[in-house]
Amino acid sequence: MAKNCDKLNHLITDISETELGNLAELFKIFGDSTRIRILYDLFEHEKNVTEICDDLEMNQSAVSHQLKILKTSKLIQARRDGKAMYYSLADDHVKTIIAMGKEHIEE
Amino acid sequence: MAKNCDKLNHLITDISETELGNLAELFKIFGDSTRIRILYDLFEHEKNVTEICDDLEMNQSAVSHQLKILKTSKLIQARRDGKAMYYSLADDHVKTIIAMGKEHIEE
DNA sequence: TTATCATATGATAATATATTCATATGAACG
DNA sequence: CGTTCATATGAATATATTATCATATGATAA
Repeated sequence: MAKNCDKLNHLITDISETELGNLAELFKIFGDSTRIRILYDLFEHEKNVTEICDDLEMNQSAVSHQLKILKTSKLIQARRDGKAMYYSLADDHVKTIIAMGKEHIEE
Repeated sequence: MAKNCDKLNHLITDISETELGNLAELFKIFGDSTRIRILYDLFEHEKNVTEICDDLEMNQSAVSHQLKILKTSKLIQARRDGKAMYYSLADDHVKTIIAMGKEHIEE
């Protein structure tokens, strides 16, 4: 178990119905293999759409649709460079949330 | 950010395609408001099906269907006491995963 | 300004998912 | 045993989601 995270329990004292709904929405984003593969693909550094498509071996439209969902959820951010759009993780929470999930699975 | 969890990044060095798929499946479970409400309902202590239905104001069948999914995913465990089935969280990861999500949302 | 490359988007079809309803199982108790 | 209470389950419906296809937008360079 995460020794470093023992103190997390104090964070969960009170969660409203609304917050639970928002949490469900957040986790739903991670709950699709295409999206989580995109997020993981961006772990090291930003990438443009073509690179992501190549990495995932998926067609551009499907990837763009999922990129939009990830961006709307503020899990990634976009930057234009000429014709290309570069996407990167919006913050470290993406990594920590995925790490928590990985820890759970591995036990 | 979670100061206590800075060291988590080392956990995410390498994630296989299979693991990413398993992660997506795990997060999908949290990505439904009924299921996350059930999990949160069990934060303090175990409860039987009737209690959960009352708390969520949902009909018994819908709750039982979701309980089954949560149990299959090993996020909760069941114990029989007479006619009643008591459900409880399977481990602390449920709480930490939800706490991570909450932290993300709050910023 | 037209052609081309990169990405986004709308509509559709295919698939998955949640809830409801009806019913089955299973335990306790007279 | 038969009845009642608690829970589980199967089928059907309703809804949501994803990938695909066709096309639009937007940027660049000839």
